[in-house]
Amino acid sequence: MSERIDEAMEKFRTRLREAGLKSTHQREVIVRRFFELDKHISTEEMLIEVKAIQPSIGYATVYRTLKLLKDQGLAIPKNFGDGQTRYDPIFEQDPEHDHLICVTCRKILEFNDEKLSERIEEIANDMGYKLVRKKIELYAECTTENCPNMPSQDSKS
Amino acid sequence: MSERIDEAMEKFRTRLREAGLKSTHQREVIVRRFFELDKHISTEEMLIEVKAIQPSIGYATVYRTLKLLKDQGLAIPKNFGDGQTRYDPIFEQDPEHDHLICVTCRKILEFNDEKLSERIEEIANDMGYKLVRKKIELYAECTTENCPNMPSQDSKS
DNA sequence: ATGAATGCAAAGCGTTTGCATCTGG
DNA sequence: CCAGATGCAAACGCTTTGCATTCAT
Repeated sequence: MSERIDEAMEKFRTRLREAGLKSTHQREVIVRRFFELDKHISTEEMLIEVKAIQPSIGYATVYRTLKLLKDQGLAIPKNFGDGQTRYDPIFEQDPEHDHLICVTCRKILEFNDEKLSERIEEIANDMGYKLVRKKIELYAECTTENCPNMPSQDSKS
Repeated sequence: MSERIDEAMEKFRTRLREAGLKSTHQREVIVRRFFELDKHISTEEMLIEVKAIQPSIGYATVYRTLKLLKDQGLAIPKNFGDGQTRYDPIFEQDPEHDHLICVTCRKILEFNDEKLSERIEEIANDMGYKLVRKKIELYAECTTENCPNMPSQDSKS
């Protein structure tokens, strides 16, 4: 499955090019290792990993590269309350989605939330299970006075 | 609805007593205001609120009281990525729960996850809706080889 | 009385950043 | 060449703590 890493790397390089940023040796090392490890990792832990490959790389570069990945949508920052920010690589663009159903007009909106998915998986793991699939439905009402999809003067589908 | 604040305060005092801790004037002021505001608030913001009532209260006391509330299960720490920890008051003990269904034996486990609920609410809000209710079902398989509830040699309920 | 709580200031600690020096395009 | 990138060390900003004093029980 290292092809998905190459794929991610390619996406990374493309993003850099599109943003007019440079593809440096340090970034290659950091980002590749980041995707290889494929787990939430702190800047410091990442530094150790990277130092093992290229000792000259400094903390600031790792820090800035991780931030770069976040800005490019290739990693998401996480906080577990221990005062350290950790980053998780993002491979997929658009995984399975969940739904929000308007209780007023029954309109169904799709959404996709990384944090939600993460938490869900954590919950299952903590309970000693491995998540297979999930079903999440949020029933809510529009906060603006006039629900743009009121069934009142419009026939429901 | 200030009765629910009194209720929360009472619960707080009870927790203190049970833990052999002291009910001080500062704690009363901080905790009451905290429940009154009923929103995620940072230590610094809390300090400002509290100073308006009792100028002599110091940052450390607010900090420690918020931490105390967390330890007592009356507040939950939150991180929004801005580097500051915020706390949210918890009034209910055990809100509605969600389910995890074992795909192997169909056993249904209940769980309640604060972080999950928070995120769910945030999602609805971000989408411009106000959450009314939710339906969350996680389908998962036991990670230990022998599912303790295998239907094979035991009749299903 | 007396151990816990408070307030202040200092120490911690992870995160950012200024700057002189490199380097990819 | 030259704007962007790097490394180092210093600066930050929020969190946590040591300690003498005060307070609740």
